[in-house]
Amino acid sequence: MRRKVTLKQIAKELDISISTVSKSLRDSHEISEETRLKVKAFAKLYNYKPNNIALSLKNKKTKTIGIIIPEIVHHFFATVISGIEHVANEFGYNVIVTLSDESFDKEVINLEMLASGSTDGFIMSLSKETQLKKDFHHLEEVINQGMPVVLFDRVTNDVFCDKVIIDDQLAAYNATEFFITNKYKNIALITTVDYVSVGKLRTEGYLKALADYDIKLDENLIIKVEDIDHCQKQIIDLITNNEIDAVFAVNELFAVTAIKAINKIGKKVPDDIAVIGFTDGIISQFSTPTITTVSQNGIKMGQKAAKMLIERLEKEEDDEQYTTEIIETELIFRESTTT
Amino acid sequence: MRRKVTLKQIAKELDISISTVSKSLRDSHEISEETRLKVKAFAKLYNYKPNNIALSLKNKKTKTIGIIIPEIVHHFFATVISGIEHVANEFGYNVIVTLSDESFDKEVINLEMLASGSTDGFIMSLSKETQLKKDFHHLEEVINQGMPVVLFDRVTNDVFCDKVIIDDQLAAYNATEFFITNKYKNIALITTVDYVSVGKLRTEGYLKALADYDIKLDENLIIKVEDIDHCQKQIIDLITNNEIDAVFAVNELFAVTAIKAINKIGKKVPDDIAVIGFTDGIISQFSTPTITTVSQNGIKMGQKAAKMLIERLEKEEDDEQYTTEIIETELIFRESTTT
DNA sequence: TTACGCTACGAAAACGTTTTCGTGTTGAAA
DNA sequence: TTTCAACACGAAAACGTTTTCGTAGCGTAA
Repeated sequence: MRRKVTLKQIAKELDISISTVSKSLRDSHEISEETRLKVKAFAKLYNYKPNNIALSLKNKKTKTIGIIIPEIVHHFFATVISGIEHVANEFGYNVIVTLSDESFDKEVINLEMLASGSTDGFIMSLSKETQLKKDFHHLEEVINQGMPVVLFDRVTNDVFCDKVIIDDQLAAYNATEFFITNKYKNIALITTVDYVSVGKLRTEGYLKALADYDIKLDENLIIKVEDIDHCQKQIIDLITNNEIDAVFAVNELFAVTAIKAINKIGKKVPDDIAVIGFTDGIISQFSTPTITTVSQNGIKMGQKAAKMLIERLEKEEDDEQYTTEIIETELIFRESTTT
Repeated sequence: MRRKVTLKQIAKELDISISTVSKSLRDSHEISEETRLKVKAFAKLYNYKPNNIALSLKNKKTKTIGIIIPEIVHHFFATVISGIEHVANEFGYNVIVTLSDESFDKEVINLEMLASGSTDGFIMSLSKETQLKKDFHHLEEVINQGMPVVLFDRVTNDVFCDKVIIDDQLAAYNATEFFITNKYKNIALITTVDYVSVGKLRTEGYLKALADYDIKLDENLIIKVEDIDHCQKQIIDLITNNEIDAVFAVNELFAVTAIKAINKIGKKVPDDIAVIGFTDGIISQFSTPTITTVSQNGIKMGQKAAKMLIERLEKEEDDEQYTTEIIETELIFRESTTT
C-alpha cells in the first residue's frame, strides 16, 4: 500500500527544503532549471497531488458547493443537481449534497454542519416545514457569516440572497388560459396546501386567469392536497362529484393520478376531460396518455443557480445587490390535451 | 458581517491560551470548573463551531464519502444516493456527489480530484465507457493508497473491493420463469449491449430459464439496444414482426416503450402480450397499465453500500477480506401481467 | 579591495485544530 | 522548613500547503 506522498517526503528524499519543492512544482522562477526538473520528475513518478484539505485550510476556500434540498428521489431535484454539478465541475468546484427530508431540523443541522468550513456557499430549496414555520434564522446566520446562498424553486421573500425561480403564477395562468381559450369551462385545480410557496403561486395563477376571463370561481373544483401519498381519494372524489372538462394539476403526480381516476369512471383523456400538469418529468413523458405539462427545466435552474453562486464566490468585494433570476417555462403539448 | 470565531480569537479575548480554550470545550479535567464554564459560555455566545477543514487536516479524516455515478437523472441512482446519504448522515458523514456522464475520462478525473484528500472512501457505479474499456487503473490506484471503495450495481470482477449488487441473472431467470410457467411461449427479450454488466447478466438469466425449460431459443426475439434514446424503432420492429405473447425488458424505459408499441399495433397489455420490466421506478408505478417489474431496491443498495464503507473506514486494521453483498430482488406484480 | 546585485535556496509563519509535555503554584505531609 | 503531589494552565508540535522574507555564495563593477 503506497500512501499519498507529501511535499515533506519529496523534500526529504531529494534532500532539499519543502519550500523549494513547492516552488519547483509551481514553476517559480526562483528555482534553477535543474532543481525544478528534478523535483517535477520525482513528483510525477510518485504521482504527487497536492492535498485538498491543506489547500482549503490555507486558502480559506474549499472549492465546494453545498446543496440542501428536500429530497433527491424526485426527478425535478435530480435535474437541478445535475445542472449544478456540471457547472460546478466546469469551474473546478465539487458539490456536497444533503437532504432535509422536508424537515426543518434536518435542514438546520445540515446547514450548520456544512457551514463549519466544509463549503464556500450554498444552493438550497426550502423544506416544507421551513416554509410552514417561516423560520429562516439558520439562513440569515450563514449569510451573515459571509457565505453566499442561492435559493431556488422553493424560496422566500424573507431572506435576502440570490434566487432562481420560475414564474409559477404566470405559468399556471398560461395553462389555465389555454383551457379557457379552447372553450373549456369547468376547470378543476389540484394543488397543494398554501404554505408550499410554489403551490400557492400556481393557485394564484389559476385564479387570476379565471378572473381575467370572467369565469365564475367554483370552490368545489379546487382541492388542496396535504399528504401527497394519500391524494388518491381526494382526487377521485373531485372527478366523480363534479361536472368538469379540464384539470390543471400543480405537479406530475397529481396529474397522472387524475388521469387514472378519470379512466376509472369510464371517461377519456383528453376527449372527455383534458389534463395539464406541472413539471416535465418522467411521468409526463411516459404515462399513457403522455401529459401536456408546464416544463420547469431543472437543468437550467441548476446551471443558473451554480453560475450565480460561483460568480459571487469569485469576486472579492461583496456587493449587497441580490438578484432573482426567472427561468422561462413553456407549455409542452402532449396527448392529454387537444387543441 | 460576523465572521466565524476561532479558538485563537476566544483565547485572545479571554486572555488565556488556545490549549485551555480547546480543552475547556472538550471538557478536559485538566481545566478548572471556573475557566471551563467561562469559556463555554463565551463560545456559546459567539456560536463557536470547530472548523471542519482544520479537523480533517489534523485527524487525516474528512468524514466525507465520495459518490461517483454515471448520472443522477435516473431514478435508480437517485434512490441509491438517498440510501447512502441517510446512512452516512446517521454516522456523521457527508456525501459529495460527482457524475461521470458515462464517460471514462470524467470518471477518472472525478476520482482523482476527490482522492486528493477530499474524501475518506468511495461508493461508485461504473460508467458504460469504463465497462467497455475494462480499464480500472484509477480504481486500483486509490485502493492501493488505502482508500476503501465500494462498487454497486455496475461492478467488475477485475477489481478487488467490496461490492453490492443484485443477482441480476437470478432475477431475470425468475421473471422469465414466471412467463414460462404461466404458459407464455414466445417470450421476447429487450436488453442492452453486452458490455453493460447488468444487461449481460440479465440476458444470461433469460437464456438459462429458456434452456432449463427446454424452450427453443429464437434469436429474432432478442434485441440488444445500443442507444437508449433511439430504441423505439428497434422495439416496434420487434413487436410487429414477430408472434410474441410476452416481453421481458431489462429496464423500465424499454418496458414502457414496448407497451406503447404494443398498443400502437392494436394489441392489448396484458391480454395479448404480457410485459415485465426491471427496476421499480416511477415509470413502472405510474404508466398505464402499471408495469410488473423486478424491484431493485436502490435505497437498500445505497444503505448497504454506505454501511460497508463506513465499517471499513472505522476499523483501523485493514483486512483484505472483501465481500460481495447481494440485495434480494422481488417480482412486483402489477397490471402488465396476468396470472 | 570594496560594494553591490543576482541567483538559488531555506526558515518560518500562517491556516485552525488537538494533544503531549512541561512548569509554576499551591497545599499537605514529613 | 523541606519535599512532593496535585492542580491548572501554557508552549509547541503536528497535519500539508503556500508565500514572504532572509541570506549564503558568487560575479562584476568601481
